[in-house]
Amino acid sequence: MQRKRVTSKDVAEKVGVSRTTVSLVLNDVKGIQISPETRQKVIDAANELGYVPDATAQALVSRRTKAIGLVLTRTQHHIATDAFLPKIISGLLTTAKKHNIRILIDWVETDHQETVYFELARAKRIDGMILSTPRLNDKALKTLESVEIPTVMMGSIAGSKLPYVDVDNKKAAEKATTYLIGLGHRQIACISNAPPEYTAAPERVEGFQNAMNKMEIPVNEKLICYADFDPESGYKCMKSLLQTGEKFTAVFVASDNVAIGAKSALREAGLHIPDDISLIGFDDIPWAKYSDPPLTTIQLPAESLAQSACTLLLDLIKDKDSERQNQIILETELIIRKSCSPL
Amino acid sequence: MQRKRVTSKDVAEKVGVSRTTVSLVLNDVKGIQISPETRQKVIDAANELGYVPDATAQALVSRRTKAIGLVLTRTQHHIATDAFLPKIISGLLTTAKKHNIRILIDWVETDHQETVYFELARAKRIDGMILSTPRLNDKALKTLESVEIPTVMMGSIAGSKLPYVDVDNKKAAEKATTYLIGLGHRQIACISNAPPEYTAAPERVEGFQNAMNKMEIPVNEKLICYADFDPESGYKCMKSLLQTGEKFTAVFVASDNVAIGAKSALREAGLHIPDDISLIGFDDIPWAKYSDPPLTTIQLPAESLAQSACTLLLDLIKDKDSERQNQIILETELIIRKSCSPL
DNA sequence: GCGCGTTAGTAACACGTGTTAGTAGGAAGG
DNA sequence: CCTTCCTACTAACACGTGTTACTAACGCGC
Repeated sequence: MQRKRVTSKDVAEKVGVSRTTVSLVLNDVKGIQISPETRQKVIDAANELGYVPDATAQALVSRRTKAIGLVLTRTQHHIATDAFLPKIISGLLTTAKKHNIRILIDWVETDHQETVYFELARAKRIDGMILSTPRLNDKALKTLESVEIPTVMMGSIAGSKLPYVDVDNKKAAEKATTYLIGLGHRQIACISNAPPEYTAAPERVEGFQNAMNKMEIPVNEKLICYADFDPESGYKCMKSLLQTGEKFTAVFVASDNVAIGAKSALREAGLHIPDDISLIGFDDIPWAKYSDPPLTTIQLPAESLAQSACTLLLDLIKDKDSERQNQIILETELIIRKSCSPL
Repeated sequence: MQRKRVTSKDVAEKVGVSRTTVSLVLNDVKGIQISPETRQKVIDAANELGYVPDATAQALVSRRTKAIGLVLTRTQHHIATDAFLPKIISGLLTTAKKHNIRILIDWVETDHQETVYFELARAKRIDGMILSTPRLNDKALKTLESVEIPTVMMGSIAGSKLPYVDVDNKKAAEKATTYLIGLGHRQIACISNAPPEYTAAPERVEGFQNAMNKMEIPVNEKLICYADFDPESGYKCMKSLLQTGEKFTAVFVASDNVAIGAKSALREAGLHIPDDISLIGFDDIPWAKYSDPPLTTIQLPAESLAQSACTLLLDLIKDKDSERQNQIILETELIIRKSCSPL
């Protein structure tokens, strides 16, 4: 059953022309003269034999692999519990498919960062890469900037010259907090989405603080807590906030995934949402809409982000040095549901 | 800045030996005679120049791409809302990394199935593929079986000879249902995880029915409803169950993701869990533990499944025709939390 | 000196494609 | 008849690696 591979040579022999002709016809090269009859014969023979060009051979000669890398920079556990990843993959896949590009997914362990970036780039496995939620102290970023592979970050990093796609986290966080303030809340806690060295985390906290400052409400530092992506960390954060004894009537949680855990802690403490405490999230993961009560949150256009990142990267690959918009900022929206009530 | 690619030829020239020697040394080929001094000089030069072998060239000659494909067979929307995908990816990545294998992720649109499988296989982009949640009526499966690419399915399909990794869905569903029955419930509804043509869906419903039959409880067909992977479909299913007017005191939902929506519908109807109605899930996604009340569910070892699938596939690639365990069934566990109470 | 085995390497091919430079044959124009 | 131009191709190289078959040099025993 194990048929031999069909190569362009086989097609050529079947038709009785040279391999070059086959290549020219099948790639529809312009400005070249091949008679219509030969053309058709080649196409028929290719279909008949089930010829599919060898991707690796094409890559070797064209220096394009037609694949891009999605590089995750977090721990295995964080990847497994990331409620956001499916949307990113979905967005990436749709755009990539349109351009007939494949997606290679890789994962950078914290300790081998430089090595992995470097190898991926040098080994020419991919034409470019998308870096998901990079870290601020990522030493390897410098290596990356000096390396010749086109790269787009999902999430911005101050001080890096790499192109990126992001939302205005600061503004979005401000919007959420202002909404809480508008409902009459003054004592507001803040749980970040991640440790401050990750992208987006400090911006969201800063946005929270900005909103407070603008309304001249003092920020209680004790009511700011840094979570670590997953529900469990949200649970712990909320627990510790409650244990401080500080009073607060609303919480801005900078990640729905973290909010899942935070809610659980509130429930254990016997507090009801939104009667005892108002809760606002960030991201709008699928769960948010079906939460009890449905979670008011900032909607992050995850799939659009992924699509933009992909498009930008493909652009970058096509002509590397052209002048273009290298920073793309997408809009967020406040989705008002039922987890916040007036004070 | 754009340095030229470093090839093995460059290394060879720097040391003053042939390219063959470089290849032999760096691949540590046994049974060949190279003096220790030359060996060291080659290694030093390679490091100094930052030589990384070209993956595509290696693939071309070795006929191994060192990449495997994860092929998703669902719609874009279902991929985006799949709470299970991150765990699969995480599991796959850990195992693949150990073997220095990359993961290519692709997505098969319903209408182009045969084409895509075929092209992936023939184009030699990957050495093998993992098929996630395949469909029973997948015509392309036959094409796949006849094609020369090693394939492992996540989820079994009756009538297919392909190797697979799965849990005993029937048994697990039976376990869950029996638990409800043990609590005294007799009128039990069942919401499937997916339409019956998908893997696992019919097995889980059958397991539910088996449990009922064993205890000689009549199964009310009106209380069986087929969801479609996401929370929204769960919401709709529960709505329609409530509208039938049939009485039920417990629900077995064959997917936590679907249960998210189902819970929401119960809430809207003013029913409390577990006082008014008991709810049991399936999968144990991260959310389940933090749900209100924490969801009793069947724990599916997603990461282990992915790891087993990956290991099996790599095995299959290594020696294709050897005799081996081609069906792997992992154990599930009933995680008792607080969403079920005695009648 | 000669045959022989060992050491330390190298030349050359294969993998399957894209692409450039070139060519045989015929028609057209003077 | 000679030159030029066009059509319809093809020969040959390049991409960067792994691998097999071969060789030059050298020491050693007789």
